[in-house]
Amino acid sequence: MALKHTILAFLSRQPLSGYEVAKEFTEGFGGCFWKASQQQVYAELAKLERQGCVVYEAIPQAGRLDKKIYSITPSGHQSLIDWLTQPTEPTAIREDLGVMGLAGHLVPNQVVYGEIERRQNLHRDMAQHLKTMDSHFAKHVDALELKDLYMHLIIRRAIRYQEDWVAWCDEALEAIERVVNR
Amino acid sequence: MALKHTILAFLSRQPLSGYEVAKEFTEGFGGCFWKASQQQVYAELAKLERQGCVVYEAIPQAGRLDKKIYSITPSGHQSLIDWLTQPTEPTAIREDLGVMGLAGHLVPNQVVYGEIERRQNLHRDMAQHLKTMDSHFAKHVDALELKDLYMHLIIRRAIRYQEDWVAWCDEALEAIERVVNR
DNA sequence: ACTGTCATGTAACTTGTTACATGATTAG
DNA sequence: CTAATCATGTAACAAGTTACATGACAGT
Repeated sequence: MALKHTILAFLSRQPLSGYEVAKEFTEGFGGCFWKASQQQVYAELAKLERQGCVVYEAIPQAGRLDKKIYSITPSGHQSLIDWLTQPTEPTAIREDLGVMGLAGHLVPNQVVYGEIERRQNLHRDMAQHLKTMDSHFAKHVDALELKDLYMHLIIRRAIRYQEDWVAWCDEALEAIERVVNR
Repeated sequence: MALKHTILAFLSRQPLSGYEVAKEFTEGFGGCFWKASQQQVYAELAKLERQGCVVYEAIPQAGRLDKKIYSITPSGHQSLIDWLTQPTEPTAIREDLGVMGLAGHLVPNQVVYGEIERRQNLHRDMAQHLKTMDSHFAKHVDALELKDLYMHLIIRRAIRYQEDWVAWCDEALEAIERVVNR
C-alpha cells in the first residue's frame, strides 16, 4: 500500500508536520492519486516513526500538544527508493455507479439518467480544478526539469481520468436517450 | 460500500452459490467495476443472510460441506432499490504509480520510463479483454433493451478507463523522451 | 458570538488482504 | 500423477472510516 510511501515522498521534498501532510492529500498534489484522512496520516506517521523511517522534532505549543515536524531518515529514504523500483499494480476498480449496469433496470430510467448527469457535473468540476492546479506546469512543458515533469504528468493523469468520465457520461446519456425515445 | 449491493444485484438476476458469485468478480461483468476475494464474498453472503436480505437452499454434497444456493428476498430487493436511488460518490483515487510524480526523480529515469511502458502493455491487454466481453452487446447497440444497454455502458466505462491509461502512457513516454534527449 | 484554521490525537468499527484448512471430481 | 475446477469456510492482520475530544488564535 502506498500511503506509507506517499508520505515518505512528501517528506523527501521537505519536513512537514502531520497537519501539513494531511493537507497535501486534501488540497495539494497528493490528492491527485491518493486519499487519506487526517487520522490515518497521524497514525501512519506514528508507525513510520516506530519503524525508524522518519524522525520528528517536537516544537512546544502554548497550551496544547507539541507540534511535530517530521523528516525522512536515510532508512526511510532507502525504503522509498526500494519501493519505487518495484513494479506497480493497477489499482482495483471499485465504482458504485457500476451497480447500475447490473440492476439499473430495477429503477425508473430517469433515476439512472439523472445520476449520470449529476456525476458528469461533478467530474467536470474536478477536471477544471485540476487544470488550474496544473496551469503553472502546463505553460512551459518543454522547459520543465524531470522532477516537475513527473509532477505534471501525474496531474495530467488525474485530469484525463476526470475528462474521460465526462466523455463517457455524454456517450451514456445519448445512448439512453436513443433507447428511451425509440 | 457497494459489495453488499453488487452481490444483491447479481442475485436479483438469478440465484447463485457463493462460489459462483465470487466467480462473477474474477471472470464475469462484476470485475468491470468491483473487486472482491472469494473469502470476502462468503463472509458477505453470511452477513446478508443474517440481515434477511438473502436466503439459501442447502444442497447436500457427497463428502463435503453443503452447497448453498442463495436467492434475494423481498427485503434484499428493497434494500437494493433504495441504494440505487441514492446518489453515488466518485471513487477515491488510490494509484501507486502516482508516487512517481512526487519522487520519481530519486530513481534513474529509465526505471520510470520502463514502468510506464510495462503498465501500458497491461492496460492494453485489459482493454482488449474487455472489448471481447463487450463484443456481443457492441454489435447491435441500437437494438438493445435498457437492461442490456446498462450492462454495455458499464463495460464501455471500463474499456474507456483502460484505453485512457494507454493513451496517457503514450503522452508520458513521449514527454519523458523529449526531456531526456534535450 | 461564530466560523475557520491550526494542531494534536483516541476508540470503535467496517472493509479488505493473506494465509491456512479440507476434500471430491474431472481433464490432460 | 498432476493440475484445475468445484465448494466450503476460519483466523489473523492491515487499511480505511466515523465519531469523539481538546483547545488556542484570527478574522467577520
